[in-house]
Amino acid sequence: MRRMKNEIEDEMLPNNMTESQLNDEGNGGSGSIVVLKKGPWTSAEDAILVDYVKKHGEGNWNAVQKHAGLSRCGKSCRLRWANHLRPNLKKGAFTAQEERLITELHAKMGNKWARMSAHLPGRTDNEIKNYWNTRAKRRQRAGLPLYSPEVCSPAVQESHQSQSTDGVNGGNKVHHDLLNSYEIHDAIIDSVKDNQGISPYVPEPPDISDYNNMLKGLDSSQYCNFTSSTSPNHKRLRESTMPFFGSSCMSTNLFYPFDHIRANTSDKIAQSFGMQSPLDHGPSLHSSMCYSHSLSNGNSSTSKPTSEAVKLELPSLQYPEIDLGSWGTSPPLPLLDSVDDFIKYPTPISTMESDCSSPQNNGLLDALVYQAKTMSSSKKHYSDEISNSSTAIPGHRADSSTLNMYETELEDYADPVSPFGATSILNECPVIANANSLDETPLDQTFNGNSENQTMSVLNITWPDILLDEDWLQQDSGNGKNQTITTDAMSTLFGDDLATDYKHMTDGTSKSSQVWGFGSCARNHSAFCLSGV
DNA sequence: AACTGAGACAACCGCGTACAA
DNA sequence: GTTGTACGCGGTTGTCTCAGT
Repeated sequence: MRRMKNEIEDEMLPNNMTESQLNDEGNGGSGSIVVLKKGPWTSAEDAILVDYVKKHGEGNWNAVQKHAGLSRCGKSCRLRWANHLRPNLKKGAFTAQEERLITELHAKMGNKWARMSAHLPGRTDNEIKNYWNTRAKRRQRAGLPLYSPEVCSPAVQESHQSQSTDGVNGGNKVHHDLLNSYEIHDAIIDSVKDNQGISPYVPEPPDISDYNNMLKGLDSSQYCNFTSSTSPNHKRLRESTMPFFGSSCMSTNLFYPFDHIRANTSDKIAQSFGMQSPLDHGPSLHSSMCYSHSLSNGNSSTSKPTSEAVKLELPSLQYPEIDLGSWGTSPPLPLLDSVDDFIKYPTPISTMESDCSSPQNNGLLDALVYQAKTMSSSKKHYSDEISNSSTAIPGHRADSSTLNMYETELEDYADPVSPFGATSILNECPVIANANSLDETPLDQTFNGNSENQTMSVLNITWPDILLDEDWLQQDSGNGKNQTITTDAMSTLFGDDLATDYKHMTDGTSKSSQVWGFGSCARNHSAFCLSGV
């Protein structure tokens, strides 16, 4: 197709000729104004270039323009020859072996495309670069690490060796991507500072101390999966909140209008359910998994830098290498941009696999009911355990400063547009992101708020996808069948009382103040009911 | 059918470096 | 040592295709 267009251009006269473009590689001091063509090469131009190289060999590219009558700058000629015309070029998609090699090489070398191409006969640096960038983008979107663990470890070892031998350059290179992430991050922040109030969604600059900690933590995996983040990630950041929507606000004709919740509920929630920042317990990276929208009113003026700010923007680290601290018993889930992404790019992470392979995850609503009923017994068991110990999670009480930080953190990710707010708090609870199948006993937590009347019931389940489907939830806003089913499910999941409340909320007859939410972290979904707000 | 977003690919641009005059 | 030229490299941008909505 592209070639066809070029053929046409062959016949038409080059409308992409740029007048007065001097060859930036030196025109031999002729001083004459040379009209150099830009844009795609035509087959005629290719033929001229090939013919010239055959006769004169490679090099002296400016001579091509002079002697062969090609209206292209030497630089362009060299590029065209190197990337497309020279013999022994390997065309077509990369083989699996090549892809693996590229990954390994990149782990060792970083963005040294030319050096990498030397290891891949017939492949050009440009080709490799394009491949890698596309791959990185894709994996970033999917929340996958840049390097797979098997590639990471040996590569890092070699990287360490090269550090000691390469001296300054090698050492610097090791953190290239990592540093790059932060540099770009800063750039984003800067750009946002200029537009304060316009984009309240941008994370704050990472705390340098956390950055250092990350480096320490990454000591054995420093090369792993720091995906470079570029400005388009503004968009990505917004998307990244999608998995954590709260259906209580899914359709404004359901419970409260979202603005109402944001204005009246968020502060209460934040103040009532003080959950210590995950950072206080361990690396920020795990906590990054489960942040989502803020319930704040979108007023970010009081935001202050918090170390968790990196979580959405920054890297999904190589899980096996990360000290998870005390925040969960299973590896953290990768940062996902959206449920769609997750579905689109099923992750190899073991926990995910177990989820995906679960027959309960077919998204059928019946499965939910079945699942819920199956779980109800174990839920009871858990409720007993929890009530025996404490109704509040130890360590989840936070002092006011922590709360403020938390609140700020939430504000940082506030999306004034999105109606998905209520699950923020839910997702702040790392513990609930871990149970993932019926084989595991679901976590069922109740958080006590500051007020005696405030409770938060959280249930962690493998939530059928259908409940996360916005369309479906929209349907649910009516009095249709889905609502009944959902209420049934709620009854089983939460008990009759809460389910009744839920039903009242859905049909608008509720007299109590509750916020319902469904949260999703990958396939680990949770539901919560916040009472007494 | 029109629109949109993502992916793949090609080319350009700016910068750094090597080298000769 | 300085300057100009050629070249290589890496980052970025533009274009086209395709799939999904």
